[in-house]
Amino acid sequence: MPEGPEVRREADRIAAAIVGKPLTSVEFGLPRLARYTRLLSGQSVIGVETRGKALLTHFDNHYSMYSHNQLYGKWMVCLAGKPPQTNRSLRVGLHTQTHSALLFSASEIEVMPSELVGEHPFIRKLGPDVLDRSLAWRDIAARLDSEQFARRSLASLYLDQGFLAGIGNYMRSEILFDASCHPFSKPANLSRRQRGALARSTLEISLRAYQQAGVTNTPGRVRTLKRQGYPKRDYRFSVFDREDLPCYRCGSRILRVNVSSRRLYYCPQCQPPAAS
DNA sequence: TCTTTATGGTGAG
DNA sequence: TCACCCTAAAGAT
Repeated sequence: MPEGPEVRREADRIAAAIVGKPLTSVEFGLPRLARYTRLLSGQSVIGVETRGKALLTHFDNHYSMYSHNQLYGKWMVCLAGKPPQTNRSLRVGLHTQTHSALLFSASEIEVMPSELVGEHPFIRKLGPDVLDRSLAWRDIAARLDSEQFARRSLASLYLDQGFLAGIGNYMRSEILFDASCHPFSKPANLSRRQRGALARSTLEISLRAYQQAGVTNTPGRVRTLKRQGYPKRDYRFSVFDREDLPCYRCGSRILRVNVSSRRLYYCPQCQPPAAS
């Protein structure tokens, strides 16, 4: 169940385990991919990168594997010969002398020559990756201000991988809360200062999610709320999944709305609509 | 055991 | 905007 930051951490784990080591064997659990087994056996993985929520595994024969976990896929890393106990279906197994990287449950998997990765229909549509170190908040602010995006609602933009790659449904709510933006505001109706703040929140929340396993609120507040007797919840988030609970900032009840059948949470007090 | 939900994405209308 | 696809786990019965 990954957004960009979780996928990036998976990529890090895979890379640490198998990059630079010859593959002693390669397994594909999907019949349509079986033909790549021989092509990749004996090769080494030379890099693992992410583009938004897509993960790319690069082999030293100039082939690459695209995989997308959607909601279900999961990579697991294990010591050679010690596969994890799971009922999930194995889709890809990359085995080296010391470690294996195993992809379970995912169905979006493709192998292609490395130079064609950019042509992949999913990759091609992606905007800048929020975890790309060269992406500055001013770049995001400029994008918010651009003809292409300025007149769409933030709720729509922040799930559009063509606007920014790697943001998903929980980060949408968290970022908009952090920047005090109403989900149905449009960039064109925000002040320059507000667009700047939103751009900075976008980078800040993404980076925090990458570094701290999705923890985006302050632990101190959590204990306080529990002591006050609120129902047991997972308090990783500031607003996401917190319908009817009091806002950490102002105490107002967090609202939940559905936007094209995806949940979105916000504080009506802290995130007032922009004048339009 | 059945039903619902999910941090995702596509394509039809 | 909706129906639908992928699969697993949680919730309801």
